[in-house]
Amino acid sequence: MFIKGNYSEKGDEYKVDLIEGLKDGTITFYEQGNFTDLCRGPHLPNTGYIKAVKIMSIAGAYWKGDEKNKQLTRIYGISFPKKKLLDEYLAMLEEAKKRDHRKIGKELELFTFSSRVGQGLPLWLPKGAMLRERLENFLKSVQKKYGYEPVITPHIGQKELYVTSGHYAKYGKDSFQPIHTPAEGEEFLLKPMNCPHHCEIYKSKPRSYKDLPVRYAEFGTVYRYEQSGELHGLTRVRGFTQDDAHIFCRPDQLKEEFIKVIDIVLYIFKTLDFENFTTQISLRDKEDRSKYIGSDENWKKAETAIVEACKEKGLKTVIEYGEAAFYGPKLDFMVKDALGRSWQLGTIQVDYNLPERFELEYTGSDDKKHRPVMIHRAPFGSMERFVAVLIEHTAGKFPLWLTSEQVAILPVSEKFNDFAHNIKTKLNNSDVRTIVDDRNEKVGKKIRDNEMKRIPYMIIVGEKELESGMLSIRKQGEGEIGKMTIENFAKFISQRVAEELK
RNA sequence: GCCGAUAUAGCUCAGUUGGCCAGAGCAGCUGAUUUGUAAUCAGCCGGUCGGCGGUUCGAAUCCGUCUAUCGGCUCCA
Repeated sequence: MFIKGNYSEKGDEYKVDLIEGLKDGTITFYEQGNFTDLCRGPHLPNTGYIKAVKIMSIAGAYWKGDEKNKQLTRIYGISFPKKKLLDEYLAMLEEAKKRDHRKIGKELELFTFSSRVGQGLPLWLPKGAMLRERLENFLKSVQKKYGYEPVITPHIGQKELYVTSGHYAKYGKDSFQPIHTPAEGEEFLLKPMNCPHHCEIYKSKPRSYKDLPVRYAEFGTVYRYEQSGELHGLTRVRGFTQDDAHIFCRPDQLKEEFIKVIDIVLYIFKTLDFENFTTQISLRDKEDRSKYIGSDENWKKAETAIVEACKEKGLKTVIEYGEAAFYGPKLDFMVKDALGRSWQLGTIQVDYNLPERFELEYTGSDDKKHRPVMIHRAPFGSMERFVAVLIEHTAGKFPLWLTSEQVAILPVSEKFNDFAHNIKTKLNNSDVRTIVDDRNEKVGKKIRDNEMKRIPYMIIVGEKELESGMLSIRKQGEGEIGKMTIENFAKFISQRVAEELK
């Protein structure tokens, strides 16, 4: 009481608030000279340990992290025991900034934004669109192998559809508002997710237990009115395309289906060299169960299925209580960006809610009606976010199979332009994506420019090559790697691509 | 949405306390050069200084507002 009174006298209402909020009754203090602080600790024994200090930024932060509370100014600083360590850290930050997908996306002309089009609405440029198309084709071929069927649904749906799904009640006010038509009272919504449309496809005909599981996949573009301050490059946008699919299965198939989805995600991550991901299982809050819908029994089944599936696949998971969606538990795959910020990529979610709301059914072997379970899954999360993270992981040096321009041919002078274009035609006919840099520049300049465009291979052609038919090959970032005939080089490239996709 | 900052040519950035026609490098165009493994030279083109409004004899510069971006907070079906 005495201490609290002390802070009250000083008018330090936040310290008073903290003391009042302490549950265990033990209050610890730290002293630094004549400065006394209420703190759980630990503190440094004395400030002499701090040798190198830098203020990094100043920003607003809500008191106790709650949006309803007042906002205070938070000062971010960093300190190291030696100046040298601080300098190294700052240099590392600078390096990380060079990998920022917003910077590389601009440099490599992958995507852009326009304030006229609107905040958070990315415009994919030709090279970015080609990259994305290749990723989509890759995913489509994987999904085909795993028994997914493609579906296509419109970008809007009647408001009623989302009233049925429950999303209108939960997010309607904070979303893009309904689209009106000349017809009185008619309202449509831009789709914020694909599930309701897919549920309607499920309902388009009667289902038997023998038909399940049914797996519907779609690259579905959705629109969500994210808070303006939360938008960030391609990682958080207002219009994006999910590599979405919904699996409708019997309760007894849930675990097996869940494991298959984990397999797909792991295969995709492996192919793209994503090794440093973490996995998180999100379950219900241990105490407050009021915010979740569905029966306790179903939740338990689903949560057990996820935990066991992860165990069987040997995933090192972190379990977070209270992080589940209101309709079911989920498993998320997270990766860090260049600056160490965490982003959720792949997600697998179990849903008992939508089958209920849409009254989805199948006829069981007992000739009675049963309710299927739904799994939402998106290995990339969204094409936008995935491409962003891929850019930062590779610093723009995409795998050979994925990159738009695989080979650049550099004639040493204009005399060899025709020769270069002939090679290009031959390589393109062998499915090697090739360009010719026939600008009137010196070879050194062309090498430099094409290195910076991150083109994996370069071929320098001049008098020697024209006579011998042997091409001088250069690898991005490494330099000359030897001489090859056109035929051998084409084979070399296709072998590399095949290895990457193995 | 909230706190703080920023917005000058296609890109990266200069532009002193308000003061002649707003500058540079790169990119682009034209010409010269005909080039051998990370930048050849010269000339030219290019800007409603983010939009709107205000203060002033005078605004890229000061003020207001809107839009967008950046760093956080909060949020993320």
